[in-house]
Amino acid sequence: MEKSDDISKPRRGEIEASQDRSRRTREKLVTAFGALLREKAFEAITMAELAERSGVAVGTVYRRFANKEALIPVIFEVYLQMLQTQSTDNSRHMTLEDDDTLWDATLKLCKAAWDVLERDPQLIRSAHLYARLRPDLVGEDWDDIIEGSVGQFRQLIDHFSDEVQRPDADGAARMVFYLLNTVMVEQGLYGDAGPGAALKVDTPAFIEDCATTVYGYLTVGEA
Amino acid sequence: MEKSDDISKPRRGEIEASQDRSRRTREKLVTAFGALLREKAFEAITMAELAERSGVAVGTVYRRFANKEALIPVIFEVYLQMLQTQSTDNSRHMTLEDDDTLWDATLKLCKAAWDVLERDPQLIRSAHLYARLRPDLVGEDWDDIIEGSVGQFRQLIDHFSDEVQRPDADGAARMVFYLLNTVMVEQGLYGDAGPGAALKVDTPAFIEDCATTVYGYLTVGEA
Amino acid sequence: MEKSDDISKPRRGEIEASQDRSRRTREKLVTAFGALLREKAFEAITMAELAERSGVAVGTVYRRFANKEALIPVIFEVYLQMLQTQSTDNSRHMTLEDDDTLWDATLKLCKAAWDVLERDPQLIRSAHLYARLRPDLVGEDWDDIIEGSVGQFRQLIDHFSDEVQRPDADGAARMVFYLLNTVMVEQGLYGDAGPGAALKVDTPAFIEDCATTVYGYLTVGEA
Amino acid sequence: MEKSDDISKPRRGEIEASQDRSRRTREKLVTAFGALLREKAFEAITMAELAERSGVAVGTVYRRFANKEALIPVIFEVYLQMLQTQSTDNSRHMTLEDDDTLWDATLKLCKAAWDVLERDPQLIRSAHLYARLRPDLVGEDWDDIIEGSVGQFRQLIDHFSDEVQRPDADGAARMVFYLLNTVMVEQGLYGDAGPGAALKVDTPAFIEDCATTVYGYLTVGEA
DNA sequence: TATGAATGAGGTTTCATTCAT
DNA sequence: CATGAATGAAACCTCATTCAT
Repeated sequence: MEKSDDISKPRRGEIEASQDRSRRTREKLVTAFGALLREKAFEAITMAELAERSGVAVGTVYRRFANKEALIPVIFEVYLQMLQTQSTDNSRHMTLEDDDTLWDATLKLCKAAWDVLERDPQLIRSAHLYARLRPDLVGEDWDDIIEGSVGQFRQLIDHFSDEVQRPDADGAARMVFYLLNTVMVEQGLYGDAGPGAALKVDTPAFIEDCATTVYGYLTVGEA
Repeated sequence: MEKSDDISKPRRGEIEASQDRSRRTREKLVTAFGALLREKAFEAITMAELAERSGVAVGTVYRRFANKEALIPVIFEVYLQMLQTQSTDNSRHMTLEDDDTLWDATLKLCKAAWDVLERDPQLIRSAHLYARLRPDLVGEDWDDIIEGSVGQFRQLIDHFSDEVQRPDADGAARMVFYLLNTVMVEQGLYGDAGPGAALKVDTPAFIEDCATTVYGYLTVGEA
Repeated sequence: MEKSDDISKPRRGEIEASQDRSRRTREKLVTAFGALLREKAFEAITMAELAERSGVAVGTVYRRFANKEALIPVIFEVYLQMLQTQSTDNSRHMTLEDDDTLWDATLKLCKAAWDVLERDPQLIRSAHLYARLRPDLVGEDWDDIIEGSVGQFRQLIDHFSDEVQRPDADGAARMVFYLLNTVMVEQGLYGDAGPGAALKVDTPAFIEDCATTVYGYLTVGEA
Repeated sequence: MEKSDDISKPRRGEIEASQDRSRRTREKLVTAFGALLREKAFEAITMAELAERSGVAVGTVYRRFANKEALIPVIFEVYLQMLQTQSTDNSRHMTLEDDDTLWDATLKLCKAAWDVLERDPQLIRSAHLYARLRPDLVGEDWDDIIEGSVGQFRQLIDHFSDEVQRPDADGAARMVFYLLNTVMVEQGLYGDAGPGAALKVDTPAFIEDCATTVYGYLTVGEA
């Protein structure tokens, strides 16, 4: 794969890094930024903080990123990196056994999604928030994230095409992605706050309910 | 309905309004605040702005609300008001006909929910955001909102109890509330931004997909 | 005694109280103000606080006292009241026995002074502070306080005139008053803070040192 | 003298000044602050005023001092500086002649102390006030001031040990420091205001009375 | 006359951004 | 180029004082 997510790829609002030294600076910045994103919300991260954490001067940050806004695309870059690392680690979880049913597979999927969520909630929160707040700044990483996941769901659906009732397989895969990325993320990030306050179940039951939802969506016939 | 949510009910962090004059001031403040909430995010509203919009001095705002935080509960007050106004207006939508099936009812429900969402997305956004960010400040309005909705879903489930496969009716009603308040709100507030970018369908199709999801969740049998 | 320190005597910046009702209001205000002065510094007392504590409205405070400054003279009024109450209570302490020496009397004096100080340090602090900060506002109460005390010391000096070496009895009495009101008040109010940090003695030893100072001042001959 | 109290030594609550430029800024700030302290009370000095007077922006003040509180230790820094400058200037005053008696020395001491007081009353007032109000913030400068002075008095006492009646030389030196720093400072700062109103003597007579007090304290025998 | 709501100047503090070194 | 000191607009909040009821 030639996906260009090498850490020094410049984004919108970024200043091109011509020299070797500046490439290293960018790496330092992105690494420190990623660490900070796991600790606190993007709004709460100050430029001075980022500079200090990166071991560079404030002015140097501005040499790479024209302003704070230019860091928003990097949120998604960091998010994508994390997903890729995790998906490598978790590939065993996701491997379907020969005798797995659609239900088994759906449940595995939901469990895996939950694991990811539990790992870096703050980061995911910022990514989800700024994907909504500044959709103009998401960059192509977000698309990559989506299409990667949708592809997975598509495989699942194709594999169990006889059980699945939805006529449009691609559309169904997209809806499943959407469902998990709203329903589960919501609970993973905010738990009992927000609409989650309505729920009176523990985590395993919630995950099963999510699986039921997805399974139901896929298998229910025309009403 | 005799619920005492008239506009002048004082909340946490508020200063009691004993006189008529100050009650009128509170109304001015809440009204202006509601208008601002429909225009911009809570964080972006400054105390000076609220004062000016209300036609009072800054100090007057602080006479009613101890600090900016004390305004957060008012977000939910405004939200609840809006929901009540809408539910009165929309009651015809929601009336079930005698020959309605579970599917028909579910679809009606989703359509009604969507209508609400389209009306005041910014307000709902702030409510959902601060219900997550500051769950300690939501007050009882948020509970009222939840329990009111859950009750509606419960009625639906009970009415079609022969079709519904979920053993725990109350739990199922809560999950349906949760589903709609994440899946639909997400799309209603952010549309193609965020996970919604995965979706490639128009609004009516999306609403139908939501209905399918809920319907599937309720009717699918043990896997 | 016809000293006019009846509680409703109007001072500079005050509004004359013509009616009975307003005289009662003044009493309420002065009482509440006295209580507050024992709790916190004058600067930290807000007009709203004084109003609430007095059980009247803010506007009513301004009907009696033109502004916050007009309350400063009342500090001394309260102080004087306190001294008079205490001196009545403590008269036994101060009674000289027939066989008392100058040293005995001096020590008794210092002990009594310390007792007063320990009772209402905050009030005394405000009185001393504002006597310095706003000497224009002290009124005649402060003079009364001084002359009353100086008189006491004068009696002492006259009684032991054979032991006392200072030629000017009145001047010496004034110096003794001054000594105690700086040396002891300092330690009574601030203890180890300020210059008191230099001292490494306990309270009884400090009181004795004060007595030694006064006694030394009175009895030392020409150098 | 090699004491490291050059103007750029950083104190509690301060941000370290690493560069030359920022050291110069700190000097500007401390100088302007010192000037302001001689003009008005610390409470009355606003951050904006300090910034303007220093010729820097408000933010710059906050870059050196985390908040207004962090300036309190600087009061004592300025005070100590002043004392050191003065003590250099006044060293001739203080030099004891061979044939000086204890009385002569005491009088010289009191005169020198008075000179200092007359120079910068406002500054000394702030120092004395905040040493009492915020003893937690005085820093070590205040201790230096005290121990330096106590040492001087100790020398005096030791030099005339045959005349001095106090058994504990160190304790006596501390009491003398305390006496002068209450009795004289009071008169120097507030003059006829406060307890000073009792005094009816001119300055030379007052100084002599102070000397008498100290001399009496040191030389009076057991009562 | 009493009330207490309303006023608004003024103070402290934060932080993205600029720019001299 | 990198540095980090300096900038200053803008936000929050307080409280003595005024004034409509």
